[in-house]
Amino acid sequence: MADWLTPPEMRAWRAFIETVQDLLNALEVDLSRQGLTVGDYQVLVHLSEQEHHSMRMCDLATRLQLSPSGLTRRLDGLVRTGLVSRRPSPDDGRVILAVLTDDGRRELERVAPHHVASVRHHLIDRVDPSDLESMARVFEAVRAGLDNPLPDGEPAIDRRR
Amino acid sequence: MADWLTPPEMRAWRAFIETVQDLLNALEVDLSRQGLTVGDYQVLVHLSEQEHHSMRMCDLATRLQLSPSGLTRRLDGLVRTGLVSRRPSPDDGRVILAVLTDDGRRELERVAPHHVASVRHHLIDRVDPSDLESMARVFEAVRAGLDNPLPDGEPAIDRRR
DNA sequence: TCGGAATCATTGTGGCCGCAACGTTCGGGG
DNA sequence: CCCCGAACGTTGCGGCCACAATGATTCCGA
Repeated sequence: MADWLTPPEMRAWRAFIETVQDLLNALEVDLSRQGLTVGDYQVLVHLSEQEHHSMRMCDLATRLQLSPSGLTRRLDGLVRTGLVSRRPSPDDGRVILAVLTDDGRRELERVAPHHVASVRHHLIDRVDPSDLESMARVFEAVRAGLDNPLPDGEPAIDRRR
Repeated sequence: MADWLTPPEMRAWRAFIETVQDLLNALEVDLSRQGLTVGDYQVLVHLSEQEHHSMRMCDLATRLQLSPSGLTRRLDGLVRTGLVSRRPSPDDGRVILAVLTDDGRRELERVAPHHVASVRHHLIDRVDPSDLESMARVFEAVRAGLDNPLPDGEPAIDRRR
């Protein structure tokens, strides 16, 4: 447990890994005060950004980094509360479109300012602009490299997606 | 959905929120190849850093950002595989100590290099050192501010801890 | 000294989500 | 035209974890 990373590397890693969960929790708690989970909110956001306020389930699952079954169940909740509806695709009988309802759009517009305030409060406003720029570079670089799965090798269990 | 954050703020926020889950998943997958979850690994790490390779359950739960029940069950698994053992505290009859076993210490020493390599591969080595320093500042600032829960208000549902 | 409040770990319950299996639909080569 | 493989969404199942309730132990003020 001694030689790990250099001290500056260690400092960055520990700050990140010890904080990121708390940060996400704080955003979740703030949003839950508005009656939505972050997961549900993200569905609304992605649908609202689409051409006809709708997306194919499989594309939405990919965008949300969710398994197909996970998305099915997340949508179940949103459909029950009337924020999203399901519609079979006219082009492809296998496909179901998730469609943002008018209620869903209004709910998103109502909640979004609170969420933005939460993001500002917990993250943006606490950080120097130049550090924020660095953070953008960091995570863009990480994202770009996430495909190669570490040259090592071994059995591999699995999980998630 | 238009006015949100300034473009640089938006860029940093999106890079972060769209990447962090994938990054954590990648670390989880790499570690699972070694037969451990990140959660289990963290238990071993924290215990190994303690004086007598042991911690009170309640302190460990706090450090791991886990609910008491969550820790109880996580330890169940580690006890079953013999990496950790439970021992009642001699000082306080309410307290159970989680103790790293010799097997647990050896397992940690075996796995740690893989995990470090994984962290390097997915994060550290992809990032400019000065940006890494910024990242440390960012998350330290976020952590410092996480106590104040956003002045707003409302009912509040709950979850986690 | 004593009794109520606080602390601690565990268990019952339920939510969320990944994986595997399944049925349906589409597409392309024979 | 037909059939087989691929793509898609759903469901059964199980894992992980938060919350609430419970029982044991300790602490503290009257």
